[in-house]
Amino acid sequence: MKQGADLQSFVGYRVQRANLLMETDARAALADHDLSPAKMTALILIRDNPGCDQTALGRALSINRSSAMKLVNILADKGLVERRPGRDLRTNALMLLPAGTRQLEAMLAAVRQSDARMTQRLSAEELKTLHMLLARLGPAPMPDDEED
Amino acid sequence: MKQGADLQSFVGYRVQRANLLMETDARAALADHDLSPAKMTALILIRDNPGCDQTALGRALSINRSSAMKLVNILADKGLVERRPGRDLRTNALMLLPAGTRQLEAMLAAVRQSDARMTQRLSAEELKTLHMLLARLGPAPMPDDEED
DNA sequence: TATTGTTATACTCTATAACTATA
DNA sequence: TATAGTTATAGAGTATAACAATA
Repeated sequence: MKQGADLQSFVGYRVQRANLLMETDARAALADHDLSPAKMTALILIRDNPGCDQTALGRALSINRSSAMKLVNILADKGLVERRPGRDLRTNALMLLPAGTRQLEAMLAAVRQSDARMTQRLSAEELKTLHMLLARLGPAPMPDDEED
Repeated sequence: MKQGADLQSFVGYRVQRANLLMETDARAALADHDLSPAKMTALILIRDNPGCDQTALGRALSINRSSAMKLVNILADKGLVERRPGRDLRTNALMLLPAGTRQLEAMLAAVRQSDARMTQRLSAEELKTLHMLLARLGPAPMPDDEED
């Protein structure tokens, strides 16, 4: 199947193919744990931001609060995460439970192995360059861009 | 929201974020055309491989033949693509119709603009490096790896 | 036996819109 | 008025399992 110059000329296309490659392998590495790479990311974010609320978690994952809620439901149903009373009566404070810590550690080991295998043809120097170039993607900041 | 070293250490995570960034912008650029980036890719593949069958198209897109069929249904319903008799009585030969050619050209213009904007902070040299590094992702080839 | 297209069905992920209870 | 969580519903995208026709 020919993939003409048109397709290959898009950086977005190449990034998409690279993502599919990486995610497929990570997903296979996590198969035993019955959680997707995105759900592992959620566990990491909750661990590193204990007491965060669902909306903030969703923002970090680029999903809305309704989707974030479904995600937290799944993690809570599995006994990995807990909803505690938050900073006011509207918000939950999300906490990683001991079972979540244990499972996350096993998942991290598996995904680190996957990530290492998929990047083994790149030197440490090249990986640094790749990170730098990926971080530079996105529209140029406007002169009067403001943070929220 | 803190994103600890664990998360940033995964190349897969960085590639996923980059892909989300690029795809979201491309999708917005295509909003007028009512087709996703993946469907535009399908149109390009059919244009550049006239007479290909659905299974081959699916392989190129990394989806199975049932999913490829749904995709072709959508493109055919819109009058962009045609199923002609194929090389034997089992297979279709997919062809881009004139309306498909016209729409694809408009979509390419829009996505080229999006891609250029999202990569404007990288020099031509850096883009070449990025392509090279992305292409190097994946497991190391086994000594006795064979093509199919 | 293997392959292509097809159909029916189901699952994952995400979104929107509306509601509630707070703030 | 605005925000957090929630609920119901819907859509996109993909997969599996089976079947018919053909190779």
